Amino acid sequence: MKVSSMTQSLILHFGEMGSKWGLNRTLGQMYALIVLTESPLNADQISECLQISRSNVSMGLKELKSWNLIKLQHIPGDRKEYFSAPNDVWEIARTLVVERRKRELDPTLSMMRDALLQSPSNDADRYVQKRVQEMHDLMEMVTLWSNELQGMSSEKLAALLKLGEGIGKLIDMKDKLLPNKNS
Amino acid sequence: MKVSSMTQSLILHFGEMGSKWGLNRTLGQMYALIVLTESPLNADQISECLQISRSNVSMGLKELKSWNLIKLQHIPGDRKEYFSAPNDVWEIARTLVVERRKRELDPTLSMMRDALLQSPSNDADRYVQKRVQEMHDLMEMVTLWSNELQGMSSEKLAALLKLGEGIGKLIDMKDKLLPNKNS
DNA sequence: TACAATTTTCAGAAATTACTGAAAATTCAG
DNA sequence: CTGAATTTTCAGTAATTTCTGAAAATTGTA
Repeated sequence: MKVSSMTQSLILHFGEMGSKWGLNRTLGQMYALIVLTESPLNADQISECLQISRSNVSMGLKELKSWNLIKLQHIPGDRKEYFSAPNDVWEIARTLVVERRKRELDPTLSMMRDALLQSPSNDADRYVQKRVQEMHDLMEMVTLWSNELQGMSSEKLAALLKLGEGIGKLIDMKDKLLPNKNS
Repeated sequence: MKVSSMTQSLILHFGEMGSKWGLNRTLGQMYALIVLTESPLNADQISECLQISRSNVSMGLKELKSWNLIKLQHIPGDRKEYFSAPNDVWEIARTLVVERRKRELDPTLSMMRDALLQSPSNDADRYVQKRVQEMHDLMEMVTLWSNELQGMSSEKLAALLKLGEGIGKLIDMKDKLLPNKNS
């Protein structure tokens, strides 16, 4: 497993970025390598190419599996496990959004719901609950959206994103066409 | 500075979440405290309430400033600096999205553009560029959206999010009403 | 301008997170 | 069933990140 210098620098960059995203450096590198390689890779190839221990690769793959970011494949006559990324980058993006939502939003949402069930005993707590309520409502809407995206085809998702600056106008339009949908 | 046990547990939770978001534990706690407290706070109050060193607070505030998440205020007759969060949670969310985009997407976008300018010298590199192109286009659209959100009023943003499951239908509708806008 | 109050910086310490090698567990062909 | 190939686990170590106290810098007032 040898990669071109262009690929090499992309992998290193995604490594650095990996830590900014919920992953970590190694995970970022591993996934970059898998996404940018057409044929499925086995753990030894990844280990050799990224210069990291076999056991580290094993842990990384476990993590990527838990994110649903890789597909396991078997090659006839070879006992090793091979991994590849989805062909459709939209699918990858969709998965990332959903998984990050699970990790970053859901726990907070339920913690906030708990806090809202309590009876505030003074003004400070009343203020806290007011703010928590606002954050809760906002996050709940984001969650709804993420569910919506999850069930959306790549084509539709692309259409939605292509809307770009048109989105503001579309909302106005909708208000005229369906003025009684929201309170 | 003493906070209720409800507030306390919310602060601790946001601390844990802080590390999942781009921040870190202390930053999460600090921001939770500021957001959940109605009156502006000074560094000493934050330091005392969260039991962290004054210098750590200073660094945290610096970071929060760089994220545009806090507002500096002065109280007449007091030389200390006081900090508060925006009243509008939508504004906070908008800022978070924009700042994360700056940190998480923009550097990758420019790195990808560089890679796309090179001439592929073999099939492997051609495949890499194909994938990079797809990711680039996707990320660019997300960037466009984030710019769109940045300029959107909280009301409009709320309307957009409330669309929720209606969004799919709205896209279909738009295709019928304006069939010649996209290729 | 002088000085006390306040904030910031930064080198080293503490805490956390990531990585490794060795050993255990699993898998599967014969 | 056996045993070689492969993957996983995990305790210890290495690397990174975060935090602190002391000192420096800045600020604002008299």
